Amino acid sequence: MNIIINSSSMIPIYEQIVDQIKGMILNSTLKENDILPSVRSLSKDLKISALTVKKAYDCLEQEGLTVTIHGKGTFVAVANRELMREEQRKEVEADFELAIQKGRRFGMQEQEFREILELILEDRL
Amino acid sequence: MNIIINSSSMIPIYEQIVDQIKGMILNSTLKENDILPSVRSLSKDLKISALTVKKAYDCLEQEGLTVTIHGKGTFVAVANRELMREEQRKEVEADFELAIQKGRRFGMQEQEFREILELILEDRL
Amino acid sequence: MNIIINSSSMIPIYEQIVDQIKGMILNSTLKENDILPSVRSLSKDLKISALTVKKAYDCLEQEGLTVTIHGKGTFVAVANRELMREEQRKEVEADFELAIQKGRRFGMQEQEFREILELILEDRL
Amino acid sequence: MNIIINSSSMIPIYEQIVDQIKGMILNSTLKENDILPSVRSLSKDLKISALTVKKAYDCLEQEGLTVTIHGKGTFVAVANRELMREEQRKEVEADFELAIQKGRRFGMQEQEFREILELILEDRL
DNA sequence: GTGGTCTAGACCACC
DNA sequence: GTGGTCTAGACCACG
Repeated sequence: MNIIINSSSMIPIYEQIVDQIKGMILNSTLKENDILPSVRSLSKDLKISALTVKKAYDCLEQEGLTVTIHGKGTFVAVANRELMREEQRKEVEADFELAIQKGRRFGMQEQEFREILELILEDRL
Repeated sequence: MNIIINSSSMIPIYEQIVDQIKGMILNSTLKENDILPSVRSLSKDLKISALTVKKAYDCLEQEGLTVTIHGKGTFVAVANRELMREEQRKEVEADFELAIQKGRRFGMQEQEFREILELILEDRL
Repeated sequence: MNIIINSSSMIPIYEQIVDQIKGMILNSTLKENDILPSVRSLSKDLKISALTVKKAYDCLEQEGLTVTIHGKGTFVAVANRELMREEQRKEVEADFELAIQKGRRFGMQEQEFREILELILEDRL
Repeated sequence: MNIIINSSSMIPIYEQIVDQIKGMILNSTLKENDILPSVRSLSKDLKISALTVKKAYDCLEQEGLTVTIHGKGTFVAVANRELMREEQRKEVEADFELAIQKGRRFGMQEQEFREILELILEDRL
C-alpha cells in the first residue's frame, strides 16, 4: 500500500490516509471489490496507531466507498466514480475559492494568484 | 463593530475575529490609531467570552497590527505596509499549498489546478 | 515641574512620576518643606489624569517622603537623605543583579555585560 | 519537572514557567526532542490551572523553542542557536535598559552604573 | 472605565 | 491519553 504520511503536516493523519485511498480508488489503483490492507498491517506499515487507521477506514465506509465484512476485511465498494470525481473536484474548488477570497480581501489581483499557483506547482518539479 | 461569528464553523471564534479585523484594517474600515472596541464590550456584543476576544486581540498585537495601552485600550498600529503585504502573501500561498496538496492526494494533475483557478477567477468577472 | 512622561514605556506613569520626584528630592532640586505642584496643576501640565498624579503623591507620602496638609498642599518631608540614597541604590543594584543572573543563565561572560552597558549609555549621548 | 512557582510574585505564573523552561533548554536539562510534561499533568503538579500552563507552552512555541504535535505532546524544538542567542541578548539588553532608566530617574550618572556593574561582577569572582 | 491574569470545568479533535 | 478551544466569573493594576 503506497501511502505517504507527513506527520508534521497540519492535516490529520487519518485524513491523509482517507484522501490517498480515495485517490487510488478513483484512478483505479484500487478496483471494486479489492481488499484493503488490514488495520493492523497498515498501522504497522505506516508506523502509526491502529486507531488512526481505523478512523480512516471508518470515514471511507461512512462515505460509502468501502464495505467492511466482519472477520473478512475491508473492500472497495461498487462506487459511482463519476459522482466521486465530482465531489472531490468540488472540495478542491472550495478550498481554492476560500484562498482566493482571502487574497481578494488583501487586495490581490488575478495575475498574482496565477503566479502563486505556478510557484507552488514548480516547487514539485 | 461589524463582526460576524459562526460558532458552528470549524474555524475557532478567536481566529474569525482576527481575520475580520485584519480585513477591516486592510480595507481601511479601521484606520491607524483607531481604537478597537474594548475586550469586554466586544465580548458582550458578540455574546462570547471576554477571554476569546482577548485571545483574538493578543494575536493581532503579536502580528504587530495593533498596540495595546494598559488601562486605555487597543489601537490600530501604524502599519509597516511592506511587511504586512509580505505576510498576507505568505498566508494566501499557504492556503493554495494546502488546496493543491489535497488535489494531489486525489490524483489531480497540474493542468487541472490551472483550470480550477481560471474558472474561479472568471466567475467574478 | 520638570517631569518627563513616556506613555509608551512599560513603566506605569505614576511610577515614573514617583521616581523622578524622588530623584529631585535627593539631588536637592526639591528641598525640605518645598511645596509640590497641586495634583490638578501637575495633571494639566503633563496632560494626564489627575487620578494618576494622585496615586503618585500617595506613594510618596506612604514612603514618608512627603506630607500632605489638607487644604494646603503636599510638601517635601524632613527626610533622611542618606537612607533614601542607599535604598535607591539598592533598588537599581537589584535590577542589575537580576539582569546579570538571567544573562549568566544564558551563558554570557563578563565582558558582554560591559558591552551592553556601554551600548545603552551611548544611545543617550 | 522541577519548576517552582511563586504565586505572590508580581511576575505572572505563565511567565515564570516560560523562563524556567527556557533555562532548562539552555543549560541542556531539556534536550532537543525531549517531551515536556503534558499540560494537564504539569497543571496538576503545580496545582495551577491547565490554561495557565497552556499559555506558557504557547509562548514557548511562539518563540520557536518547542513544537507541539496534536494528540502527542509538546517537544523541545531543534533549536536555531544563532537566533536564540540573538533573542537572549535582546532580553538582557532590555532588562539593563529598564534598570538604567530607573537609575536615571533617580539622578544617577553614567559612572555610577559602571561601578554597580563591576561590583556585581566582582561579587561572583 | 480599561487591559492582564487566573480559575475550574467543559467539549472537541486527534492519536 | 494528548492538545485546542471556550465559558463565566473572579481579582488585580492602571488611568
